[in-house]
Amino acid sequence: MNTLKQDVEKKYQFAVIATDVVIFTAQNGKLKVLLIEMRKPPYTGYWACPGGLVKPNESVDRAAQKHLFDKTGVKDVYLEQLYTFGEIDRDPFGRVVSVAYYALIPSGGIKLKTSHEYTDVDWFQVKQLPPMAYDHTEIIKVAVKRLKDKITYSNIVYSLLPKSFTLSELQGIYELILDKRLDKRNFRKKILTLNLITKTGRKRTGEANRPAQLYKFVRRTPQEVEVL
Amino acid sequence: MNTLKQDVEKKYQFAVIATDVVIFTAQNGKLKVLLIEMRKPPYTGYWACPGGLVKPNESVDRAAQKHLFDKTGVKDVYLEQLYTFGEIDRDPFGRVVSVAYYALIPSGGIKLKTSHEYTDVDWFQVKQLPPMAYDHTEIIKVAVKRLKDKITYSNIVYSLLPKSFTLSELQGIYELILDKRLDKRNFRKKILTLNLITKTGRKRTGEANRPAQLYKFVRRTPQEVEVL
DNA sequence: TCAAAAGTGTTCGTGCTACACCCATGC
DNA sequence: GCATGGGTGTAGCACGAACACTTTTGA
Repeated sequence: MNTLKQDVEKKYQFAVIATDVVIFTAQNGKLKVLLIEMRKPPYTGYWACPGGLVKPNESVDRAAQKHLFDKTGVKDVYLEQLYTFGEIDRDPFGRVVSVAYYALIPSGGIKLKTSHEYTDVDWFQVKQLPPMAYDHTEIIKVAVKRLKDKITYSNIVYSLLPKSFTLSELQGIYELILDKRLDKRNFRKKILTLNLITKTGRKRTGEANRPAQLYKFVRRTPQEVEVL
Repeated sequence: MNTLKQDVEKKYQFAVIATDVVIFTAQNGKLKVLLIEMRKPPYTGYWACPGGLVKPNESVDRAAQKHLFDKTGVKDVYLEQLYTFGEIDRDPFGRVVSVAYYALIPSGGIKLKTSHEYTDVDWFQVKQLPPMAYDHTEIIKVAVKRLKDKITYSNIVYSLLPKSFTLSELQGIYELILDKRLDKRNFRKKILTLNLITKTGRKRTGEANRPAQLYKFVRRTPQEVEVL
């Protein structure tokens, strides 16, 4: 009896599976993504989301985690499968189907690593992307839409924030992702009724204004809750 | 310079891409999925969602459409990518990553085709699945969850209904997918304010009760709307 | 004392929920 | 005439939206 592999080798050429990870962070009041600059033609000088081929002995999820970790050094952050891009001509090198993910990481404490495989790594505002390789502009667009939807019915913004934060910082995250202003009093009222966060008891001092209460998330694990 | 294909052949074994389609319909007040009975070991007698390998010259979307059409003869129905299942050991034949889709088709007028590749095709209640091959129980579970979510913020139920239908039939679809009873007056009030459907002017006669107004969807194309 | 952000309540309108009876038809 | 589903309105309540001033600190 033939194995599937033998069947396939006879009948078909193969298609390769890759993952690409859209890595989001919130920095200086902007929503940003991590991109790497490509070395090889035809995309020399173009930028792309971190990613690469999935090896035969690793799951697709695992491959995405690995690419995230390799570029940022972070793990245990929110990472969700986004969509699979399977057009025939999306990669000029061959038939590559990409399973896209997106991740949310807190800003700060991240040391970007470069390597011989690419020329540079940097953060870019979602609204000001450089020339992009492959269909990665599309992938980021889909990721932004998913992120907007998701933060309105889950607690996943915890993954963009440090352990403790002020209510204004939290509101700022919502505002920059949703790309609109929110009413301060209504926001605070709503978010506090959900019991997703609690006071740490400490305050943020040292700024030229009234010190703000610091809050923390009760659970730093994903859960579905109607937020806004 | 090496092509990606050559690189991969040297460095890796390949992984194969397949699609599986969860085909939903509403029949006799039940939510059902179309399954095929498998012929080959080790899954002889087990059932699976229609699907198969993606060929090198077809997009993943196209492959899903094709599997849907081959089993049901329908096209132009709602078909959405669901999730990609990429665990290493999900397929005993080899490394197969499956891009799962789900489709919504109206009941009635569908002739199920069998073939030499499998022994039988049939509809099963989502709540009473037979022994399933691969991870297809999981795939269906994910599909049901997505479907529940999606009908509350889109008009896609149009794809489960015939051209014209009564408000009670429409309500019935929501009830069986959401798996709960809805209030008749509130449902009608809400659905009519959305302007997704209009009266056809005709009525359903010939039944032992007052004839019901027939309605139709204004647009039979997917759109996001807050329904319930 | 001034600038800058923190913190705090009330009013209004909209929309969801709960609920019961008459109507038109086929048998 | 009876059984069966079709069709209709209202009242209470909860929640979201709009809106402005006082407080606390650092410079």
